[in-house]
Amino acid sequence: MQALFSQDARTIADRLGDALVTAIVKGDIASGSKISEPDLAQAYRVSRGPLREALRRLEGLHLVSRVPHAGARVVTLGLEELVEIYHIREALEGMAARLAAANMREEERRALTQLLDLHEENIEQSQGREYFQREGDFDFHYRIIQASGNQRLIDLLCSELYHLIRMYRYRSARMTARPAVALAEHRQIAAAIAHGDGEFAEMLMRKHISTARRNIERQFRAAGE
Amino acid sequence: MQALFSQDARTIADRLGDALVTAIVKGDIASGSKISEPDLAQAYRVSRGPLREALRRLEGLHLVSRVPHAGARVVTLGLEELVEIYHIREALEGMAARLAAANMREEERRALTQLLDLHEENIEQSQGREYFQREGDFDFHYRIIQASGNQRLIDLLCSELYHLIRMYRYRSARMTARPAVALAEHRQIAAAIAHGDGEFAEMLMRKHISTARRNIERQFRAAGE
DNA sequence: AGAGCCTAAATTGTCAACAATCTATTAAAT
DNA sequence: ATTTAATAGATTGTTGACAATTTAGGCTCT
Repeated sequence: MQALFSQDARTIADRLGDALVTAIVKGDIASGSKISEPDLAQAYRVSRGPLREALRRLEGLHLVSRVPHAGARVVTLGLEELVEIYHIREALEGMAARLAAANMREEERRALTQLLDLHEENIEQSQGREYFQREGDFDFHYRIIQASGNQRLIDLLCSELYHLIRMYRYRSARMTARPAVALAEHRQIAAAIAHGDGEFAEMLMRKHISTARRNIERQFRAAGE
Repeated sequence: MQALFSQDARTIADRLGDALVTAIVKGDIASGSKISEPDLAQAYRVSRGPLREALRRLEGLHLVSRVPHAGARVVTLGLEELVEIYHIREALEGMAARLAAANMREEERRALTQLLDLHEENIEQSQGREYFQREGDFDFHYRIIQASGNQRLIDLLCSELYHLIRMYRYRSARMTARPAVALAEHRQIAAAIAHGDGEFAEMLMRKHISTARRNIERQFRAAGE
């Protein structure tokens, strides 16, 4: 019965993979930069074997792109790809909201509202401190997705698609710049879910995400490209 | 400028990955079976290094599940997971059909109809020869997805989600058992796309996939579990 | 007889050296 | 002077051996 809760039930490649994901998402490893296997291996004090396995996983997450015999680069997310992802989010999170309205327990619905109360406080008193700007929105969507009950959908959105979105948010300092508007939309969605109105929740979620997509498009054009 | 079109511009791990995907999908490697790295490596005449990298990719495709220090197993697709995937297909391929109706060129619309003519021939004269039963349906959906123009959506459906569906089709000998019905639905979808009616195409596609899902549920219950 | 522990074999995870490929620099030729 | 080709360096891909962990078998004890 090895260690009760062993310090590494997981393998080096797995932990390294997680570490690299957050490093890329947070920008510690610059987007677009080339990845040198010897350098990275030394930086994380691991061998190239586990590193290559971890990179294979990141490739599957579309966080790095590999060219055989030429090496791996951190992806650069352009407007094009971001818009594509938001269109997919629109379809999938709309579906998640509908399912959440059908499946959420009373306790979860209350917790969802309380989460938004917390967000409101943070918006007021700190004018959007970084963390809540970035991860708070994610928390809200995350809970709804979780409540969908569709495990494959959960994996798809939370473990395979959201990294790129978080990556974008860490790069664009103040993304929406309108946390109050987003909060109001969140409240509407939460209300629809609270009432068990799945159709309406789906509609509101789709509109919410499509609005966010348009903001991104506007922001990109304003930024020159 | 190495070989003009070199026999292996790709790496061993990449080719091996593809080989393993098809082997699993076609059932050459039994679903649920444990994967022995030494055995598999010897069977494919490769070393364990590339094999492990390939397995990492298959893990990302949800074709194998790994347990640290315990090994990898080929996934067994239960009704639960299959239904989840079909719900996701409903949302995503509905969206793909809508986009295809907006984006398809005249030539592609004709080709789509011709493809269905070909399917009709094969259904009549061969009473559903295996290949067309299995891959023909895929071809139809494949073209519509491709025409969506959303590269991320294309990857998601064609490279990350469809393997499991094909795997199911290879296992259940005669799946729908109603190729004629499916063909009729395909014709309706193609017609809607031909007329550029995206909303209707989406609706029909969703209904088509939801019908397929119910057939699978019925079939599973009939099969005992 | 059955449960639990211990030992041993097999398997997975990791590492470091070797081979193959690409990139950059330098030299040569037009 | 610019382009092309060749060479050297660095980097990626691959291999086989080593270490750590798990599983199966047998033994002991209750």
